Amino acid sequence: MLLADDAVAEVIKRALGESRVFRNREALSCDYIPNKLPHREEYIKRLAELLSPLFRGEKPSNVLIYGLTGTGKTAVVKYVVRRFTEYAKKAGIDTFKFAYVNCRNEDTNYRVLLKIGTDLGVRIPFTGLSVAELHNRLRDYVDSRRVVVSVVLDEVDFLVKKVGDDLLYRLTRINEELSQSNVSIVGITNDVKFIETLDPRVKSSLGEVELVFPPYDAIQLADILRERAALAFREGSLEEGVIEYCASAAAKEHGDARRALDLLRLAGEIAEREGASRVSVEHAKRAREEIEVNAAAEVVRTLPHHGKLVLLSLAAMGGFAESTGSLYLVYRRVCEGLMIEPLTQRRISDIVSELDMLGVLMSRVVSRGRYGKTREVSLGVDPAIVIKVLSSDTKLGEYVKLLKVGGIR
DNA sequence: CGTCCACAGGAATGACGGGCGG
DNA sequence: CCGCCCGTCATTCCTGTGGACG
Repeated sequence: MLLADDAVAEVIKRALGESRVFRNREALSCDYIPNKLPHREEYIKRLAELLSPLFRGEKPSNVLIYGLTGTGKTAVVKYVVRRFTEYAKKAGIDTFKFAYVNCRNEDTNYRVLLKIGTDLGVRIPFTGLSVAELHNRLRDYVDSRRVVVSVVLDEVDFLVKKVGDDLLYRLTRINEELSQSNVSIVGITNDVKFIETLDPRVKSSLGEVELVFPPYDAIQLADILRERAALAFREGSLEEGVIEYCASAAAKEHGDARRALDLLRLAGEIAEREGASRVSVEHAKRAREEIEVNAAAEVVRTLPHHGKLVLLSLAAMGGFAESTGSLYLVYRRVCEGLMIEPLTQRRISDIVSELDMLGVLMSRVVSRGRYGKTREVSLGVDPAIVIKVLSSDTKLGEYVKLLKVGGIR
């Protein structure tokens, strides 16, 4: 009893009390917007210039920002929005207002408009209005205030994929209905192909100005991490090389700063869990492993049924198939063993492509001349992980356990 | 140099389920 | 609540193709 109390007390003390390594863990979260964004000064300046007409009560050009995940798009926009708002408040300027919408969260037309409304301070019931009515109320409100409204649509590709570009079209056209106010749009996306799917009129109007954010390289990532680490960690609690390790690991993953920050935070958490007083490269390596395994396991677990079967087949082949045909053969055997009707080779071909896009396997078309053209397929993760995840699958578990003993040949 | 392998991958079509407007 | 429509998954049928082999 005493022992248990001591253990519990220890945990509570650690949860409540000062961490040995962290000073402010929040600073490593990807929502945190620091006061300095290393290697994005140029973009901050350009965006600020583009939006500067706001201070004169004029409408800025619509801006479309494109860049891969973790390249600082959202951070830069939020930073500029924050600075503009602060300055305006201090100087008593009320010529403009911002609305920020993350279209991944607000994924219907209604919710987007609702979020814009609440950001602007319009009183709107949560439900009960039609989208058209909401649109009208917003327009009337904006028009009666003589303000320029800048609407930031983050991850706008999500909205368009879900409900189409109808709302975008109306937003870009709203100025024609307004007599004394203006609405401008800042769109953020990490999907270039999405732009092509837009209505040409929306495309040209939304993309009046385009900003492209390149990925960070390892050196830049290290700078970012140093900046954040100074806020997040206690002095001297990071060992030499930890930041460099996290930076170079993330640089290999298309320079995603979010990944780099996650890695560093997890390394700190692992160190803390162990009661270490300093975070070592060893901790970072374990963090990386944990992230990789978790991500892979998560993807495998949430795969559709036949996707799992294909992956299982590939794992049973040692993680490599020299042709789609041989993979398909093994897949048929697996289906047979499970008494499942196999899909056609055509469909399996598509499933392989889908798995490729998810990053759990790699496929490349090769031509063997006289011996035909096919695709080489190799597993992107450790076959052992696939086996392990699938043996705890409700439908496949028993079968996979049998496989481990017998194997497929 | 043409052939022909072993598929890739596009198009048309069907089965199914779920959301939405009336 | 019902029917309708749309998106997703899957099949069928098809045309296209890089390069070793004869």
